[in-house]
Amino acid sequence: MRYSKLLLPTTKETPAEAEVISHKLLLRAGFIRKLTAGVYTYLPLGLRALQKVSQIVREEMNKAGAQELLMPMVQQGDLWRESGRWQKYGAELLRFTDRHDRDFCLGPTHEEVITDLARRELLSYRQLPTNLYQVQTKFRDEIRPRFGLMRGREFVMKDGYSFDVSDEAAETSYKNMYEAYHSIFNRCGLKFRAVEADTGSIGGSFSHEFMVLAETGEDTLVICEQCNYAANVEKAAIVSPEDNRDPKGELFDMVEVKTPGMKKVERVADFMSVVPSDIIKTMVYLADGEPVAALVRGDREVQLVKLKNMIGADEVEVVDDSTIYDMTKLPVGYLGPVGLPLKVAVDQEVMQMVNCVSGANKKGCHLKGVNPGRDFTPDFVGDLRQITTEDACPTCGGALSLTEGIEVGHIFKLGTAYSEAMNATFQDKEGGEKPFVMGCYGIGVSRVIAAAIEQNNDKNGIIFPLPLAPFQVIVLNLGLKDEKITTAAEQIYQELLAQGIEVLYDDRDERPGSKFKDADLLGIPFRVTVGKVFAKEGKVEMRLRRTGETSTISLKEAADFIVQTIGTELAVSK
RNA sequence: CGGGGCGUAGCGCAGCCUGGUUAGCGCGCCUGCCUUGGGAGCAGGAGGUCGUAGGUUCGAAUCCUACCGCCCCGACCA
Repeated sequence: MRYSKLLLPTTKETPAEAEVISHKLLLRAGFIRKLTAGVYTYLPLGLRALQKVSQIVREEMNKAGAQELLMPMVQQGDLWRESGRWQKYGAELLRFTDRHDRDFCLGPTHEEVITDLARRELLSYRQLPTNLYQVQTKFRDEIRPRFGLMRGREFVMKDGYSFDVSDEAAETSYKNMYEAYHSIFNRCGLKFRAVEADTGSIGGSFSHEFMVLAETGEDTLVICEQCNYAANVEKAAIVSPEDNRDPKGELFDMVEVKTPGMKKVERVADFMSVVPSDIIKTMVYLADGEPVAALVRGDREVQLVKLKNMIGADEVEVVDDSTIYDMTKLPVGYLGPVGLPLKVAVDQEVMQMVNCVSGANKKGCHLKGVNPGRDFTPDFVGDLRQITTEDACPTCGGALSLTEGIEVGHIFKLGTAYSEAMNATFQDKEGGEKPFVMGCYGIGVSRVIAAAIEQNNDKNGIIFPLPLAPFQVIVLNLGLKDEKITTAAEQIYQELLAQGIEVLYDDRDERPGSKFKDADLLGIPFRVTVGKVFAKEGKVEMRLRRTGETSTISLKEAADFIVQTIGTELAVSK
């Protein structure tokens, strides 16, 4: 491709709207332009990068035995009523009506459509297992789209679905995808981890997320430093602490203490001459619109996803103190479990606390000598708090570390949730009707690009891993008016093209500085410069974007080196 | 949706507080000259409903009200 003919609007300055590095660079390098919040146009280079990722995804999915199809983006509300998600999915589902006033939505995911297809077309156990996928634009009306391609409302996703005869067979399909996802992200040249994850609104029995490790990640992961345990903190199980209460220990009577103006755990602890871990922290959230209390030790944090799962809510939200007060008339800041007129979910650790301190549900007052079990009875008890690096690995007891990650893939074992709800069955060997055992498998194709950039950049711009680079080589012609230089540049451009290399030929009438800056910004792995060195010595300069390593070699050597290196590097990643 | 911020040329910003001529600057764009190894220089030029609608005023980018859009923090998620 000739740069002079390409719509590739790079900028020196960063648009004010961008916050994270991938968003800034995608805009500056002319990959994307925003249409409206969370909705982007892919310019030619952005599209090329997108196609690179899709291609790898397709190859690996096909290799794993999955078949590509393409489903509709527009789906009727009735289908979503069958699965129960028309009510459950919430405002993220963009709904609208057609001219007959019938309900429709834009597909945020395709369990309903694929299950409908399966019940029509997969009639016999002989057709199973079947694994179907598509690469398609999805729309989710995110509460807050942000960070460019990282969390758009419209985004490109690979979604795949497996159908099996039994739980065991479904697990085989799941493992197959688990392996395929490893191959995909390895081939993309990304540093990633598969972690145990919460199943969220898709539902199902267990799942793994594939996380690209990057500081700007929106998720936090716990990783065991000894075994291979890794999990999202939303999911990471905390080992139930040993009960080391002294059975003969004295239980004090509850006493009310005046603590005016002391709402924070630390203030109360100081005042009462105790430590935060002697205090029961009482937090109130709205679970499906109803206030619910969550209790953790004063030095712990509530993990909202765990709370949601524990109480079986569809949605748990954090609300401000005044909203809670308006709903409950309770003195926020002085809340405690004793006599609290709300459903109470309690972290397992709290149940072992002895003679502790909590709010008194009375403004300016706390209680001491509170004993769980004696003084209050919880509605739910379990693992409720956020894991920390002080906790032990749930599988081996080893030390844990925390790291940030970007979720680029998520696989779920769905079981029969959708097939039962939608009456999707097949005939088994014995002639009986059985529901499909399903799995679903997503990859944020457009997000992979953002994640790759978050992980691969420097102060000059993007550093694409070779498999994702929109062009593999950029040839700079620094002597447009010099016939010898131009002939040589054209020659190597044509030579590389002939060898099947993806080359961007910078034939613009720009000064050398601009061409160098743009080449770096775009992140193209190989740069070949034809300029004054060629005029003098008949040699070109070759530079690797990632290392900055530079060599001066002949035209022929440059072409051979590039062809060979690209060939072996891509072969290795496969 | 709650909290915060911003909307002035394609992009980045100043001007607004304290209302008063033709609304500025840098980048980019166009023309010419010049220059050619890390985003050059000179000269000339095009480009603006100051987010929208009301209001206050002799007079509004500037003050007031409402609305719209965008960005950041939170819940959500590929």
